[in-house]
Amino acid sequence: MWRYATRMGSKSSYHHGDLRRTLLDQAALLLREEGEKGLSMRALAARVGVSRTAPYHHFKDKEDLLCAIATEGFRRFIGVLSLESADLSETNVRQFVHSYLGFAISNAEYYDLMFGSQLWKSGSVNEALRQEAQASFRFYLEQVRDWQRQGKVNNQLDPLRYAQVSWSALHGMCRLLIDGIYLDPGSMGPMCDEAGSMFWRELQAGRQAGKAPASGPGAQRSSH
Amino acid sequence: MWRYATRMGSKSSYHHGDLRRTLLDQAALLLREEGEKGLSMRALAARVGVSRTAPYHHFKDKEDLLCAIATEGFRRFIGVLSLESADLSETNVRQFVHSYLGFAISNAEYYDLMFGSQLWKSGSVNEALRQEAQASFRFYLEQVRDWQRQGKVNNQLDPLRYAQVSWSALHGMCRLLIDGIYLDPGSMGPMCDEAGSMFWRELQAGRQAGKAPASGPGAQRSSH
DNA sequence: CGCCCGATTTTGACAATGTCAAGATGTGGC
DNA sequence: GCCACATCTTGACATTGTCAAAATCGGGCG
Repeated sequence: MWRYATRMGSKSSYHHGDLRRTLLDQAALLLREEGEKGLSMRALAARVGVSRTAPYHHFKDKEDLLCAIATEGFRRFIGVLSLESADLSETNVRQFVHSYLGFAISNAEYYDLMFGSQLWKSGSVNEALRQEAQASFRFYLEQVRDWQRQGKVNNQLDPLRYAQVSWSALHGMCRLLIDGIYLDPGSMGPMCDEAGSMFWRELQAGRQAGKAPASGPGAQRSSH
Repeated sequence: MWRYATRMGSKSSYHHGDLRRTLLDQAALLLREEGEKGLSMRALAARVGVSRTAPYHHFKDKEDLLCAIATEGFRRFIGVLSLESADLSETNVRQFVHSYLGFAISNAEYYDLMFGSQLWKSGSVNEALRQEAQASFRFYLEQVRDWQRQGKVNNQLDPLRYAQVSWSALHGMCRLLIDGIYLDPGSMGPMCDEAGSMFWRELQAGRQAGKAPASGPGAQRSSH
């Protein structure tokens, strides 16, 4: 556990001293500027002013780098999620939807990694990333459960199902917006309101039609 | 407009005779078997038993091929969408949700292309693909408008907003399920029901809280 | 019946990329 | 002052997308 040049700024040519941090930041910048295709290990190394294989001493491979960026994204994201702790109201729920989409849109390069198929589908998610991700969903779910315990939402509602479906709606809007499918930026505001109202109504009404709340496995390793 | 070997099966080594069709099918198979990373132009050509650049005489480049596959996916998809023309009921809405997710899950290799960022975000969508995609959303939107005209859903509801939000929820569930984020296959059934009920409630209740239905630009080129 | 044009396929080639192996170069602790 | 080791570099290789030029085949036209 030894640091070489803890002071940044003084480039000693060899031994960058702060390479890992710099790589993470510049990679995110590259992603934002040039998109996913613009981020290659070699381009990143060149941008940072280091040889092509230098990054491999800080990240096992490219996916490891991406996981690290995604993990940082989740840290920031959780900050946004935990904003709305005030009491529950329709305006509040709407506001939350706005916040979620706001983060996703203005940090699209992070959001794409955090919830993109690139990392998740190929099963190459870090353990750190997986935990950070689970934490954010669990946080959301716990909030719903708290509301229910406090009698603020209908008792009939299955918190897990509601959390899953509402999160899906949020995620779906982000994806369609970011990818430019069906939705255009102009309809973002009204959509957030519509979604917020729908969520609100669901929270108040709960499920009425038949079928006792199922108890099967819920979200991965976060049921119960 | 001349066909060489219209009869399939007789390989004349040169002049495959049905290459475009074969490429589309085998590419989809490759995707399903090995995932996105497994589909390379060269691997595909090898699998079909043809030289590496042969496919380029049928598709401008790789993205063109992917667009073609996605377009076929939309054709099949629209068939699924148009199933539920019966009268509107909660069971029916739930059934629709099941159908949507059912298609997406069991045709994930198509769904990923149809609604994946790979094609849409890089702005490399075919004109054919774009139209097919718009058609499917417009179809969905028109159905909601019909319901409203027939007095089956609340008059206060803004069909466009509802269509956008509910479609987002459907899409979000598919993405989270397919990518294995938060949702596991076991919770698919209950989630569909929860979502269906939420949609149903929204259709019946409409928006009640303030704000006259906005009239801004809706989905790309499908407002009005 | 045979030739020719053009559709189709192939071989050769090149640049970009991810990543490994071996060597070079510093740094702090002894 | 020296050594172990983290850090960085150069060299190399396989894979991939794709272009250019050459080879090959088939049907319509003479």
